[in-house]
Amino acid sequence: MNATLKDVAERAGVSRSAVSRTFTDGASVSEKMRRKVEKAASELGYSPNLLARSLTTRRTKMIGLISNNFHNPIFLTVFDRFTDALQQRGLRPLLVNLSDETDPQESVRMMRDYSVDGVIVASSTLPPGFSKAFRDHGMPVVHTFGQFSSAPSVHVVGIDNVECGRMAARSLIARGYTNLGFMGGPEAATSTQDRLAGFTQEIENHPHITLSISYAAAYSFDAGRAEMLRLATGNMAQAYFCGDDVLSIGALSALKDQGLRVPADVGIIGLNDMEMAGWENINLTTIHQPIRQIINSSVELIVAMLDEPDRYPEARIFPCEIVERGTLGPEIGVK
Amino acid sequence: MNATLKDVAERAGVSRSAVSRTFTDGASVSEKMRRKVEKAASELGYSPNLLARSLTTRRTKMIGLISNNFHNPIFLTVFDRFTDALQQRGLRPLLVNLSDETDPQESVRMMRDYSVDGVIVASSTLPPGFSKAFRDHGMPVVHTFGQFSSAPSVHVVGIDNVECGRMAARSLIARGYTNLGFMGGPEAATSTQDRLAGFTQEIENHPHITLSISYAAAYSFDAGRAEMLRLATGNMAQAYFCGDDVLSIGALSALKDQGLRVPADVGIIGLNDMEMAGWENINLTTIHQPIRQIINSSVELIVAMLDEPDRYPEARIFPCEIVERGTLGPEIGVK
DNA sequence: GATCTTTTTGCAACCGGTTGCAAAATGGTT
DNA sequence: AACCATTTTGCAACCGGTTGCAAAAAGATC
Repeated sequence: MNATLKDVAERAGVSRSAVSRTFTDGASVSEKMRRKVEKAASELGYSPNLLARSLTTRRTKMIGLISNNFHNPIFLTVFDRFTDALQQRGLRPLLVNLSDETDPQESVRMMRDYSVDGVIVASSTLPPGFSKAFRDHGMPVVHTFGQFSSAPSVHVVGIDNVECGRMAARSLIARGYTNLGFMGGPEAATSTQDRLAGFTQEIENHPHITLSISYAAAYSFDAGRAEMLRLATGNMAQAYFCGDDVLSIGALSALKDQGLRVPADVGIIGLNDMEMAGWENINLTTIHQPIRQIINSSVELIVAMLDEPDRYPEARIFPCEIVERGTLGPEIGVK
Repeated sequence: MNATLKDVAERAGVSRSAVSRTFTDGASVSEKMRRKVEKAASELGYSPNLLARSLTTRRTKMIGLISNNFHNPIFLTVFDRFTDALQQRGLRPLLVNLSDETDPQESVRMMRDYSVDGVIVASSTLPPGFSKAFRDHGMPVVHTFGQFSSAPSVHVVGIDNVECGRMAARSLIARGYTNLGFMGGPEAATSTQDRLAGFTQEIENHPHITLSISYAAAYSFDAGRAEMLRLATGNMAQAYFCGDDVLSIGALSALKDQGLRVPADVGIIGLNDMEMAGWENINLTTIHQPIRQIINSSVELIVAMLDEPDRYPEARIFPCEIVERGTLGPEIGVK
């Protein structure tokens, strides 16, 4: 149906190689030949079949984009940026929705079957071993939002979740809260574990501060709301560090339901600074994560690996900062 | 690097065809042969290269998923369902982010370059001509959330936006509002035009009802908020039909900012019934669109077209219904 | 114009698979 | 055991491209 190389060659009265060279950058073709071929090609509406080409070039220009966070609105932004950044570099994302799957084997096979040039794992919950599986099968891989480690087994781009935990604790303590709560995402998520670790670490420096710990079942509004409703039936902390903005927003909804005022009765600090956190009817104090930079950096990294597959793994960590809005009391003794 | 057909054939001591047949459903291979081949294959970790296969079978099992709504949270749900439904059928979505592009040519070329088996256009703003371009190039296409027409040029799955407009008008009128506002999405979007058409149509049956019309620049929170802030500087309507939930939520935020109470001072009705609309701090009265069914139906349709490319175009329209929450006054005279 | 160098072109093999066809193997009958 | 029908297998061509190599063409030099 579509015109092929051969059709163009016949029409232009030249060899197939000549046509191929016309459509390959950096190949040797005379101006005259190029014009002849391009004329025939445009008459036939020809453009080369990338998949056939990929057989010999070993480049499909497809990047596997693997995620399991299809319920957290921040990931719409993530997909937007990723697709956009990839497209600008002539790459196409092949999307994989992992849902609750945590075994990489099937995804690895899928990516191999399609000969993707590289894989981006966009998830803050999957362990490093997940992304490593791709590397073990010879695929370039970048784990975006992955667990920071000083000896990463694959490229990691994201934030230092442990430091964010500390930052949240410091901030709450500075505001005079003495009775703190941690409401994490799924307990098994690396981001939950790291944020808790930092949070706890900082609190241990302050013997008078108490800490209670709980987990939401997922990084979703419903899970955050459900967990906070449960907490509200018992003794509550004065302020909670929630694992993520969408959990925080769920928690806010639960608190409102229970007739508790924020920040007067309970303080909340989130993490991410998703667009919604700034909406007037939410106005969440949170830790800003520089999503855009993280994603650009991830794409640059995967692109670099296309030319240098054995590039030594690195961790690219971006600093976060607290965004003051309306869900925490003021700092005490400042100024 | 990866094992190929030839490697497996050599190891098993059989012909390449035999190996190929072992991995092709419905091909004729003896049990003995199959076992021999499968043993060699698993020893080598072989699985067939789908792209090479696609060259002869003309099936890549890739579906182009094209959208331009990367700022409306409902589309995260849309992507979730689409990827999931496609994966369950052994298909993979190749994602295209259109951003503000409205010319199909580049997307068409892209999809041809990758030889996708079919294309799903998921957008309520793109005109029918956009999706038709794919059909004109011989690709199966389904336009999800596309413009309903009684003589569709491509398969359309979605809702009847005109009827939704009427429904919104009827509902507002039944509640005794006489001074109505339409705050649409982008003026050029087919969904905006259709919703307005229905809204106007119904109002024209009621001479005492007045209507004012305005448009937000995009289907996004920010655009909805900005437009409502603008409206609040002039004479306001008693109740607004907003083009979409996310616009409505933006509008709610603007109203709150202006010290206006909802529904006491201004009524709002949205469209979509996204998850967020049910959150306690939003609690939006809206028109429910059966997203899940629409997407399942879209996927079924594209799958059917793989076997029957010239299937006669049809429009599959799903009914919507009003979900009563807290942003409109009660109906008047109803019991 | 002859000779040498450089550029352009085509041939043919290859990338990793599938498939029509005919030959070989198998199985069933008598 | 001979014959025939059926199933299984391998050969070779093909899918739509790329590319190393050598031949042909073009350009440079004298």
